[in-house]
Amino acid sequence: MATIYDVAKAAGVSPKTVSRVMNGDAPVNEKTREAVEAAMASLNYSPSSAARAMRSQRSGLIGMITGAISTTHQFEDTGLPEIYLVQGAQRVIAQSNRTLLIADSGGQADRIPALLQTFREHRVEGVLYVAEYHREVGLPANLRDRPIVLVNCFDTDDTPAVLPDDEGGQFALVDGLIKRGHRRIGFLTLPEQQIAHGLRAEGYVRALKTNGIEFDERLMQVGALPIPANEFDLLWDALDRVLRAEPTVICCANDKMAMRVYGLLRERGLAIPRDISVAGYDDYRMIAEHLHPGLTSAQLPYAAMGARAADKLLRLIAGTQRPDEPAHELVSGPVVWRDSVQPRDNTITHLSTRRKDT
Amino acid sequence: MATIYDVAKAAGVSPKTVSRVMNGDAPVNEKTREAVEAAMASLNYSPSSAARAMRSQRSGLIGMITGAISTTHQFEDTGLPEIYLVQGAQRVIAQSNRTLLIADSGGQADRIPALLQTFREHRVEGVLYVAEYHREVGLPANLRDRPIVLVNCFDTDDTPAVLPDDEGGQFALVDGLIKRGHRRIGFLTLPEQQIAHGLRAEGYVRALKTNGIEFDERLMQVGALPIPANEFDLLWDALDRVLRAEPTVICCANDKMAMRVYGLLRERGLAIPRDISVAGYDDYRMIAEHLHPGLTSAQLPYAAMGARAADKLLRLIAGTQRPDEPAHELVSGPVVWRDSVQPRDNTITHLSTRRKDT
DNA sequence: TGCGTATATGACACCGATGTCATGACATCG
DNA sequence: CGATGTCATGACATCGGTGTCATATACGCA
Repeated sequence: MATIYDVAKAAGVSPKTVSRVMNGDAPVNEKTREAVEAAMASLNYSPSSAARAMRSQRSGLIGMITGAISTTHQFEDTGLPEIYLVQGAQRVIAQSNRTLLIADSGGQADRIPALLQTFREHRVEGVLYVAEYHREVGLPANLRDRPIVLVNCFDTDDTPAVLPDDEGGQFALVDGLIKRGHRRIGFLTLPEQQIAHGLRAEGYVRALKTNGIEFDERLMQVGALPIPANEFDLLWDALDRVLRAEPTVICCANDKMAMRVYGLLRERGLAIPRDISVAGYDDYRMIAEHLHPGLTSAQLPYAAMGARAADKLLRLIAGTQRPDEPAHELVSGPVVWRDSVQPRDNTITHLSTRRKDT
Repeated sequence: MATIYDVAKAAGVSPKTVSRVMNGDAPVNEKTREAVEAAMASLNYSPSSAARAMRSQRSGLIGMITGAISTTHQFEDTGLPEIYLVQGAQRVIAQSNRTLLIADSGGQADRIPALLQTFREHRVEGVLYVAEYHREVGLPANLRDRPIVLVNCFDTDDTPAVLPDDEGGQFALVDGLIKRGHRRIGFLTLPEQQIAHGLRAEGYVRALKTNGIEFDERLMQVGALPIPANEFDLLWDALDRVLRAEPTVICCANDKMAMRVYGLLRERGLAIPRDISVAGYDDYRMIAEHLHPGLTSAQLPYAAMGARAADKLLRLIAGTQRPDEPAHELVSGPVVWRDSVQPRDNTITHLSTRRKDT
C-alpha cells in the first residue's frame, strides 16, 4: 500500500503537506493541493487508520457485543432482531466518522472475555452491550473502564441503558383495540419472570382503566414457558381458558405465539379476523407481513434503539451528555395495524355518529 | 492506557523483554518473566493492535460487507439470515486470531463506497462480500486489490464464491417426500428470473426422474413476484392451479410462502398435514418451528456458508489454497423434517412389505 | 525602506509495538 | 586457559501518520 511518503515524493512536497491537504488544518497553495491530490489518486492512496490511531490516541472504533449474555439461547432462535439494532447503531456511528466493531458471541457466554480483550486491544472508544431480550444483566468488570451503554438490558448500578417501552407499547396496542370497538380483550402473556411481562401487563391494565373497562383476570393467561420446551400444551390450555371468557380479540405476547395461535384458532374453526381478531408483539416483519391475514403487532423498535444507544454513547464519549439525561431511556415503537384486527361494529357506528356530530 | 514502556518500567526491564514475554519469540529468564507478568496484570495492560498492525504490516482484520448489494431491498425484510452467516464466519476467523470488521449498508447501495474506503483504511486482509439472496453481482473495482470471497453470490470472472446448493437441497426434499410415499408433488416456485428458481426446479425434476415419476407441469407454478408487491392474488391463483392437479404435498419456494399457504389451505378447509402436506425452503427457524404444525423445510445453510467462506478466504490470504480448489463451492444443508409432512399410507405398506421381503 | 504579519512549507519528534544487532555473563570444549 | 557458543537482555531503528516549531517568501503599512 502507498504511504504518505510515497504521495509526498510523487507530488514533490513534504509528507506534512500531504497531511494538510487531507485534513485541511492549515492553508495549502492551490497548485500544491492539486499536485498532491493527483498523486493520491494515481497511487490509490488511503491513509492508514492504524498510524492515525496511534498518533492521535483515538481509534475511531465503537465496540458492539451481541448474542452475548445468555448461556442457553444457542438452543433457541432469538428472532434475530440484532441485525436491525446493528443497522440503527451503524448509521449514527458512521455519521460521527467512526467504525463499528461487532463481536457476536454466538450465544456462548464463555467467549465474551476473549471478545472484550479484542476490544481493549483495538482501543474501542466505547461499548454497546446488547441483550437478546429485555432483561437485567451483570456486567463483566473489564467493561467498566470505558464508556458503555446497555441496550435491551440494564443493571443495578444505573449504567446508562436504552430499553424498549414495553408498558407503553402494550398500552398503545390495547388502547387502539378499544378505540376500534373491542372491549373483551384476551391476553396470552410471556412467562411471569420476564421483565417485559410485568411491564406489558401494566400497559394492558392501564389501557383498560383509561377507557373505563373493568379488568377480567380470566382474560389474561400465561402463554409461554421461560425455557423453549414443549410449550404447546400450555398455549393450548391458556388459549382455551381465554376463549371461555369470550374475547373479541386476543393479544399474544409475541409474533411467534400469534403464529401458533393462528393455527390453533383455525383448528377450532374460528376465522381471523371474522370470528376473532388477533394481535402480536415485536412486529417481526418476516412473520407479521406474511401471515394471512397480516398480523397487527406492537413494534419492538430495534433500529431506533440501536440509533438511540449509539447517540447516547457518542455523547458519553464526547462528554457532552445533557445534565438532565436519565440513565435509562425508553424507546417507543408504533403499533402496526394489519388485517388480523377487525374493527367492531359498535365502533363503526360510533365513528359515523361522531362524524355527524362534528 | 498502559503501554509496553509502562510495563517495562514497572518490571525493571526493557520494553523488548516485555515483548518477548508476550510473544515467546526468545527465551526469557523465569524470574524476569514473572516480574513482567505481574507488572502487566497490575497495570491491566493490553497491547495496542494499532501499533502492532503498523509494525507488522498486518491488520488482523477481515472485512465483511452485508446488506450491500441491492438498492431496493430496504423495502423488504430479507429474512435476516445474515446473522447466522456472521456467526459462522466469526467462529472461523476468531480461530485464526483475526477480527471481523462488519459493514452493513442497510440496503443502501450508495453507502458501499464509503464502507469499502473504511476497509481500505483499516487495511483489512481480505473481504467477504455477502449478498442477501443467491444472485449474480458486479464487483466494485476497488475490491479487486485484495483477497475476496463472494458469499451467496457470484460474478462472471470466477471470483472465489461460496453458494448454497439449491439444486441438491430441492432434490433432497423432494426425494425425501417420495420416500415418504408422495408421488404427486406440487411446487410453488420463486420468480423465474431468480437463480435459485432454475436450480431448484432442476433438483425437483431430478428427484422425480430418479424415482421414476413423470413430470406433470401443472404441478409446478410460480408463486411469487420478483418485487415484493401484492403477491397475494398470484399465490392464490398458483395454489388454485396446483390443487387442481391433485397433489398430496405442496413444496413452497420459501418458508414465508409456506406460512401464507398454511392460511390459504385452511381457508379452503384443508387440514395440514391430514388432508395435504406442506414443505418450505430456507428453514427459518423463527417460522418453521413456530408454525403449527411445524414446517418441514430444506435448510439454507447460512452458518456453514459463513464458516466455509471464511475458511476459503483465510486460505487465500495465506496463499495455501489447494490446487484443485474450485472457484465456486456449493454448501449443502439438511432437510429438517417436521409435522407438516405426513407419510402416505402406501409408503407404510410399502415399507412393511419390503421389510417382510428382506 | 524596514518591520510586523499572514501564508506556505518543511524538519523533526512522537505514538507503541517489534525486528535487528550488539553486548555481557556463563558454560563447554579442545 | 583461551576460544566458541548459548542464554538473557538492551539499544536503536522503523512502521505511517500528525503536532510543534522553525523557516522562507510575500504583502501591507508607517
